[in-house]
Amino acid sequence: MPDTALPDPLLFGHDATERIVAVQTLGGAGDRVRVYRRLSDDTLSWDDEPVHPYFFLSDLRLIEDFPRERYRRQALEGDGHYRHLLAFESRGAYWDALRHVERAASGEGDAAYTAGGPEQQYLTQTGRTLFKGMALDDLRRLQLDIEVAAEGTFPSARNPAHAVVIVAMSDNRGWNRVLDSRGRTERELLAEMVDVLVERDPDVIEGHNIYGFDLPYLSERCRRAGVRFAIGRDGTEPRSFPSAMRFAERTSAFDVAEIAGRHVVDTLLQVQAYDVVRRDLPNYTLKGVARYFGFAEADRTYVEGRAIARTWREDPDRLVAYALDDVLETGRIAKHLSGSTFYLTQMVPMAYGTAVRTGPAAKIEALLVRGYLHARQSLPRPGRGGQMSGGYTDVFVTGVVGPIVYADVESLYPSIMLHYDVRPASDALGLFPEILRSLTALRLQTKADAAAAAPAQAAELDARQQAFKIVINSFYGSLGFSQALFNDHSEADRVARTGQELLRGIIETIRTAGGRVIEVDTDGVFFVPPPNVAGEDEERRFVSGITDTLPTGIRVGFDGRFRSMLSLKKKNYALLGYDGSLKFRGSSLVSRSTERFGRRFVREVTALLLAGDVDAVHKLYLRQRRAIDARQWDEGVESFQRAETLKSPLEDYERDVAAGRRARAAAYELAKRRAAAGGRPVRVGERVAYYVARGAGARGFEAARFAQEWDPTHPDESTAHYLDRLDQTAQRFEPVFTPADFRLVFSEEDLFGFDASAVSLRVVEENGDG
DNA sequence: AGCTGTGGCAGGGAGG
DNA sequence: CCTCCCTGCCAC
Repeated sequence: MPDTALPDPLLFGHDATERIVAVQTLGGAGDRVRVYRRLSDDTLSWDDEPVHPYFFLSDLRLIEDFPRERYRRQALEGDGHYRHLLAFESRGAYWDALRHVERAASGEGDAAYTAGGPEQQYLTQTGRTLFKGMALDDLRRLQLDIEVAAEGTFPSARNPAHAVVIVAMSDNRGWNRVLDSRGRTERELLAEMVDVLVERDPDVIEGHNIYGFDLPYLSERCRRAGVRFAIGRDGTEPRSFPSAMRFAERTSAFDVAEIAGRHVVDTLLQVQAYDVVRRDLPNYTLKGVARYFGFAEADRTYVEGRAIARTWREDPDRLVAYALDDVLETGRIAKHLSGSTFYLTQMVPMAYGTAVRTGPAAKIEALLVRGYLHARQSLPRPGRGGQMSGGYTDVFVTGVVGPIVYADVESLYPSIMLHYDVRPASDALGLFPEILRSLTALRLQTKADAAAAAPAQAAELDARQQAFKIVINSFYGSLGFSQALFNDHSEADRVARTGQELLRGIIETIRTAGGRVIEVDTDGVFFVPPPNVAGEDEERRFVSGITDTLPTGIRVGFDGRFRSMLSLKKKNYALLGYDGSLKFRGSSLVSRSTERFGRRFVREVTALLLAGDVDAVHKLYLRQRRAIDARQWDEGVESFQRAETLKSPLEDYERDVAAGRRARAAAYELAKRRAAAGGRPVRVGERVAYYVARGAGARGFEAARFAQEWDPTHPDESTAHYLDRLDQTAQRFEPVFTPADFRLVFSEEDLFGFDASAVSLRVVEENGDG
């Protein structure tokens, strides 16, 4: 009988002393893998271990004639290896296998089938996760960066004139090395690079945009120079395939490179993932990110991209120093951002490099698939349909109000899933709630451990705790994800609707007690506490009293108190803390698509409104108008450029425009222009910075110019356009004034002198539309 | 060999 | 002018 008694799905199959750093495919046939372990003296050992393929029991309605019993018998009577149908984690291989079984069931062809990568089978069937009992720096992490002397154009693998001139490497043990092409051929340089890489034998290779540039470029140059780019642990060359990663609303496409026996980590992906939450990185370049985190040395060497070729001719040592600084910074960024992903690989059957470049839904699925294969249980196919409901959002009061308390339900969706017995209908083994429960318990334990630990240990424990949190919070999303094997849209709906009901209940409780609810969003409530609740202690007591009115397992936490709040619209507000600090939320206050001068204007107006200084708002508005008129920009073109991310390929854009499905847009038109002029093509996921110039066409996209083209000695930006933009930006504060007052504050008409005392801030009770 | 979800605001082109 | 519709960005 199949083994259905499941041990802890998070931990089964593990050996606490395991220090596996890599699992590598042997040959192409693939029923053996080589398992590398790093020993305590920092050397490597390896063993070759067999992969036992798994048999699939299909209960899919689609395959009604599938002779399940026959296959089951054969499996049990076999030599202990299931030879008839192999199932793998990859969805593509899974569909292939299903089609294959269907054909076999109808008498066409052989039931034997192989697909997928042995590493994945191996990790899944044994339940192993990598790096058990290890810390990030137990691995040998090498950083790689190359410099190419490209004259006037962007380096391209297709251009034979663009040779590699420098290969810089460093590692986390303090070693570093810069190879360059002085006095020898590129071929010799590349050959030495391969030798050094193989000799250093890193477990992990890190680089910034290493998927997008360094690896494919080196690969192509090696091919041209006749050097085998054999940097795999088994002497193979990297293999590559197209992939994509979603960062909130953005999707980045790139070519993955896999190196046998090693993990590739692209810090560009880590940086983008980080920015989904923080959203305040200036840009995603190595230099920008390093400065943002404070990893850039004060005396670091900088060389502009366009000056690299010239620097290489005139002062090569300077370029060498620059390249070395690049890899040192890459190492610091990688270490800083890798923690939680690294610890994820101790709970998810996934290689480190894979975990870095996949989203949380893939990780949850890996946990479930491991449990199902372990139990010899078939996997479901994704359910069809869509999710209908989401969080409840409303605004009840606009204007400046205070004092404010923020209360939110702790882990709303995970709590609902745990306490309302939510699970996908297809989860016959009940692993979904079991894994969620284990992860939650482990996270709470880890959090408690972190709080009690010494600082050095606490950082590591906190990274672990973050890793748990990321996965836990993604369970809900994966329920509603149309491509997830274990999805269930009606259960996702039930979670969202339950959340809405709980939130409405909390609003009612606060109102009944005499509180005034300002704004709510999904799991949190901003409110003015009842008159009899004064001071932090009483506020905390009031909030914990709310928990008592809620079902068991749903807890409301006290998550902040503020002197006042500027409430504008749903999901758009600002908070003034008791320490004078300001927080801004919402696209009308913080959007990066607003020009920098406008963003600053919004922030300053907000601060003044929270301070009640209407006179200063008016003066600020007048000052800003004059500055635009006089083209006085603090930071040159960066003050008024707009940056927009390209989300679709130019061909798709052009096709949709031709079909009338979308309108022309400045960012795409500029990208097209550059491509036509032979410049570096703009890839999906990249940002295009532009400004609006004077004259030149009525429509915005006709008047747009690349920000780099702006010349401070001959400024040609349209001041009329930017004055309009200022007024549009001011429009965001319209809810705070009567229409007449708004016109007084945000206009130049002070014929009779502006009298701030005649203007008052307006507080409006909205009906709430929910 | 691939991608968590819904709700909401701002901006711009296109057409009345 | 206005409305409609699409895209990008943001909150949670």
